[in-house]
Amino acid sequence: MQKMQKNKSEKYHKILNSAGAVFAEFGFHKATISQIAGKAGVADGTLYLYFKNKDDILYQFINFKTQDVFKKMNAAVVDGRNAETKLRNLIRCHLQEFQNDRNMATIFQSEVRYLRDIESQIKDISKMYLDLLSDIIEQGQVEGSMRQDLFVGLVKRFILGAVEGVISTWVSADGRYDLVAMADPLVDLYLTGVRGG
Amino acid sequence: MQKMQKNKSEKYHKILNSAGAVFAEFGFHKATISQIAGKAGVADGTLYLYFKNKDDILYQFINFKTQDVFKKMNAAVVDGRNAETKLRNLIRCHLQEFQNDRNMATIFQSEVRYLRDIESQIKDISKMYLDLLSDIIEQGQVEGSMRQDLFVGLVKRFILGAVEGVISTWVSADGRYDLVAMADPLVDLYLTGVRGG
DNA sequence: TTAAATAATGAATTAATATTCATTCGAGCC
DNA sequence: GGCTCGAATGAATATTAATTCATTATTTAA
Repeated sequence: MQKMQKNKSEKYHKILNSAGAVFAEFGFHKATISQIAGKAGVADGTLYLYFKNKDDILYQFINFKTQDVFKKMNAAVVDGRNAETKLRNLIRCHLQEFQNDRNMATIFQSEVRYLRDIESQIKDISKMYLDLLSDIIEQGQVEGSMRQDLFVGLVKRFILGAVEGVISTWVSADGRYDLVAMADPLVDLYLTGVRGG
Repeated sequence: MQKMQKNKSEKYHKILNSAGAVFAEFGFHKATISQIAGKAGVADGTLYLYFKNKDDILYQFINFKTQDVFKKMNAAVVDGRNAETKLRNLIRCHLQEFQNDRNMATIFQSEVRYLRDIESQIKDISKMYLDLLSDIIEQGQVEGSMRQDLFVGLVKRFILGAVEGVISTWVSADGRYDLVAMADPLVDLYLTGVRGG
């Protein structure tokens, strides 16, 4: 019973990981069930014991990764004393997690828009992230470390967009450099901009 | 001859526009040839007189739009006296063009990564843009209006990523607000950041 | 006016793969 | 050893839509 449970769970994750690798390499649409099954070392039909269909595999993959990453991001933010530290922690965590899991990075990068269409549950995949940012910015304004005249709705998109852009470039470069090293320079740009002191 | 030429050209563009609308609404993969043909008021087979295949339709769409937009962006940059003005013009032009053509915005947004896989000619679709930004930043450094210690490779991704993020949000909101109005606050963020003076 | 050339049609074909399900496997139990 | 039942298999089937091409319509030119 426990053993079966464990095996089932193991196979589920085996398939999910294989799917991640195949989706990342070929893209969701060009990836085939046979490729995923092959990589996971099971028969094609077996996938349908664990997942409703091909879409569901992608959905579960994103869902699983998202929850995992958000847990870590939240923890990173809570750790920070003030708004600036929180922002720095968030960005570093974001880059760290995506660097640790390039398949995830690639898939988030390219397939999220497809998911949006089929699964409204994931529609606001970046909502939590943006909310985290809102809180940080508002705290920064209270603390006086951030300008009062900021349009928070714009600033949070500005911040998230820039991180995603940086990750996107890193993915395109096949992850050949250290992504996390970009964290501090990036936050520095957020805070003080490109204009000189 | 001229008439035939003109008709052919007209039908070509009719199909391209219809394809743009259908791709934007359903996404490239869910869009069908029949939908595009229907919207263009021609038979399915007719598309194959003007395009090699479905991929080619997307390819030509992006190609056409890209050339058009880059021409305008270049002109906008040339108009600027100094680096800051050039940057401001570029961002405003970018937002303006995407606001004017939401189908294009949506497609760029979601299908460019797919194109990367199939057509290396468009692989560096953002290359020209990033080069424009490099030039602007370097000029800004020479002029003394931008910091010397900037990592240009990061800054340009930072800027492009943020604009794309802002456009992405606007697309998700079905273009319900004025995108161009974001230009100045956005450039302001690039230049002076979120930290107070 | 009519014959050639060109353009357009859309039903039939092809191709690719997601999904099903009748069958087989194998672990635990009597 | 044989029995039971959930798990796994993978060949066969179903589906979906891109692409083709024999046929028809339209335009051009003599």
